[in-house]
Amino acid sequence: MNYWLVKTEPETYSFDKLLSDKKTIWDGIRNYQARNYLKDMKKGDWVLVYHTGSAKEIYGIAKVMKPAFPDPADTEWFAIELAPVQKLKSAVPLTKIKTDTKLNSMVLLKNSRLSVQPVTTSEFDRIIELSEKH
DNA sequence: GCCAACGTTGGC
DNA sequence: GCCAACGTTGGC
Repeated sequence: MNYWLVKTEPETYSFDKLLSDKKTIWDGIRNYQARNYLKDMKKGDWVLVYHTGSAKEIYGIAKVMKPAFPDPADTEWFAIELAPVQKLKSAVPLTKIKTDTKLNSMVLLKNSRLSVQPVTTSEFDRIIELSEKH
């Protein structure tokens, strides 16, 4: 089981929208590095959902329902199907991630433009730990 | 709204 | 194959 992080602009597609939709096709990825990570996703992998823009926080957890398949809009690229697992009890803001010694080597900070990225088990566990505090 | 940090495109 | 110009992302 692997862990990932995907970014979304909440004004465009938020985690709350995913909760109400029950599942969604995560498509439109047009970056080769991101595409390669998409193709590595397996059914059942967990995916942190990060809100960009004014939010800048990890907001919820989703899981991979269908591994990579050709993006219907452009079959050169790939898409996956995601379903919500749960909204984090409290979102973990970027500012917290930057200052947390267990999180400050996350790809999120090192490669801020990458929209699909791997997360280590210890990073994932730490995010969950922080989200349970108030 | 600005711009740094990328990624892509296309002329050479 | 190099790299200047351009486009995009996303934090500030």
